Amino acid sequence: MVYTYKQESFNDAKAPYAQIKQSLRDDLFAGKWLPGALMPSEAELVTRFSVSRMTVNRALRELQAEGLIERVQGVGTFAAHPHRVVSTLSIRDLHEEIEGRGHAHHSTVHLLASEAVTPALALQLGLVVGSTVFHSLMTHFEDGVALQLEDRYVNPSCAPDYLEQDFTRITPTRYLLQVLPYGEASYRLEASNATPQEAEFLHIQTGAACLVVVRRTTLIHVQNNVRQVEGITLVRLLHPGSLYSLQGQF
Amino acid sequence: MVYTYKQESFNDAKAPYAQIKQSLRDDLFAGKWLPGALMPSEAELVTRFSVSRMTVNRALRELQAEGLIERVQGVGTFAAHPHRVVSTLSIRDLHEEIEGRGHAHHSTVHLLASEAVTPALALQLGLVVGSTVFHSLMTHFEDGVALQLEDRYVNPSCAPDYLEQDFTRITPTRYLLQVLPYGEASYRLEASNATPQEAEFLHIQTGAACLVVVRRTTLIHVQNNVRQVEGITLVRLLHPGSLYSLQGQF
DNA sequence: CAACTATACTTGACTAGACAAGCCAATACA
DNA sequence: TGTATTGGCTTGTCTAGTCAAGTATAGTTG
Repeated sequence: MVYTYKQESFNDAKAPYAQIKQSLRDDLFAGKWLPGALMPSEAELVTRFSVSRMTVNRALRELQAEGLIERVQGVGTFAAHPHRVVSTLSIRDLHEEIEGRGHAHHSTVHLLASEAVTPALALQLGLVVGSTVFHSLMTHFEDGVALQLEDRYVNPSCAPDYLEQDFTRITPTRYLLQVLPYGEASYRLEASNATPQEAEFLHIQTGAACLVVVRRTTLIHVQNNVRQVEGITLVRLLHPGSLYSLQGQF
Repeated sequence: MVYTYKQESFNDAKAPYAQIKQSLRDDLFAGKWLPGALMPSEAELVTRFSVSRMTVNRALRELQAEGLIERVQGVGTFAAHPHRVVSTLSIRDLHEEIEGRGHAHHSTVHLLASEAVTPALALQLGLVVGSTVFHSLMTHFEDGVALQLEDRYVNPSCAPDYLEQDFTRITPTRYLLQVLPYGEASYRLEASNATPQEAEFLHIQTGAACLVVVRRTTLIHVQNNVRQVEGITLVRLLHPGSLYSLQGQF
């Protein structure tokens, strides 16, 4: 069969698989199938939309990836239970984010040195007790207003030149992304009251509520078909609650 | 060609498309292609793995969806710039979350009534100024410890029976999910100091740092092939910073 | 030299058919 | 009656080919 969907009504027609996705999504949002209800089989959709099974299959597979439907081999396709909602939260490099808003970014470095690791830190970064870590502490400003206090520990074996960098010109986040190819990260979001020292660095009042992001990044490298995990960096990002907020949607 | 991958070495062999994905992912993590570098074309991978183009295409399409590679029609496939990292943050129904931890959940309702909308609220929920909204205020406890203060406004036309519910038995989140099929939500995370009233409801000290999630949920219903958006609920969730944290990874 | 054109290579999408495997119910058999 | 077996449904995956469309480059023409 010749496929000429590009010409349908000038130029704005979507691909068949996308149309099928949209149609099913609309029906789901309209409540046509309540959570857990059996939806049409691939064969039914093939005849309804007059496409091949591969096209229907792609639409269903992507809806499954989006969490809108659940599929069971040998049984059928079901409307998903929307209980466990998963959203996407994008965390960008702060410099990029501020410049993207059209504002000026600058930072001051309070500390950049190597230290002896504490036992807890050694565990997080996969180091032996008694070795050293790199430690940096700096404040990031947006248009002259203190926005973030970045307290970071770095595994020296991952970035041996870390201490030689000028972090008023390139953020640690960006530098580490340049030096290391890919990593995995886990984060924790919490709120805490600013200590006197933190308040001084951020030019806020002691006890002011702060949004804290604690992030641990690990490097994955493949050796003999085995994926090795190594701790790269542990960072604590402190933001004044009155200025900073994370947004997203799902 | 007959495909017999299921029998390869007993029973643990993955499907070819998954093997290709894993192989490329390993190479990316190992730094074989730095961000922005040109990766092999589909045709090359077809000959390298001895599979059809559809199989290679599926592997690449899924890697693209995962944000590991970028593809440009007519040009090629490239290793992604890992700058804009997108993570998944799962926000579940609090009752489910607490029970899932094996703890007991209970809640007390402070307020459940209809009120006149403020102009700001009318804008958020798509109501006319002068109409009424449902307003509920309640505290959720985990093993007797106050964990969340839930301050919620609900569009009466979406859930007319909202005021008749017993929210000590079913959480508003769960009730709204049951009544309404699917919705979209946007959220904002921030930190703020507890006001005297909030502190009383959460049994914490005035001024203690709190993690705040403000979430707006909208209902989507399809009418004449047009997706209409209607505000359902606006909720402000306040958590003691010392007790509650959001976790995730990417 | 600049502008156009043909070509080769890339990804994007689809088809028609195939086999595998999971599940369930109806049927046949002991 | 209880237990296998079988057939028909479902989804999961792959193949070998097709056409469409975007991009870059080399070659041609004015």
